[in-house]
Amino acid sequence: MNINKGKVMAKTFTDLVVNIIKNIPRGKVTTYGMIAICAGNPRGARQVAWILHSSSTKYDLPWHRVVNRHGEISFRPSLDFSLQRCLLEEEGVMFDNRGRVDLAENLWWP
DNA sequence: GCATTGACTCTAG
DNA sequence: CCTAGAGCCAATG
Repeated sequence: MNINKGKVMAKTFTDLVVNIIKNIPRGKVTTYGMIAICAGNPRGARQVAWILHSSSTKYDLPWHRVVNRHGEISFRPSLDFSLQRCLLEEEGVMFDNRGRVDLAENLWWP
């Protein structure tokens, strides 16, 4: 009856973060801090960011739906930067003139 | 096992 | 609004 009898369930912070990000609905965004809190580490926002940029190629994560606390893309402008904004706009997320999204409308909370 | 790094967040000025 | 410093945790070398 135990589905997690062996090694199925994710127990590590990283796996938990990955699981949360994969559950982000389309058209919504969330922050590193939110994910970190849900994963059990309110101070682990950096790890969330690290996981995204480092493991985005390993895991199939919608990294473009993850933004910083200001609702803005964190890393410096690049191809991926434009890609993230494009993907979010495709999902109906509107950006401010300063490149920020309206967290009051688009912030997703598990 | 230690030192460095990182797409963060918070507080203070 | 912007800058500076400190804190926190995990992966990498």
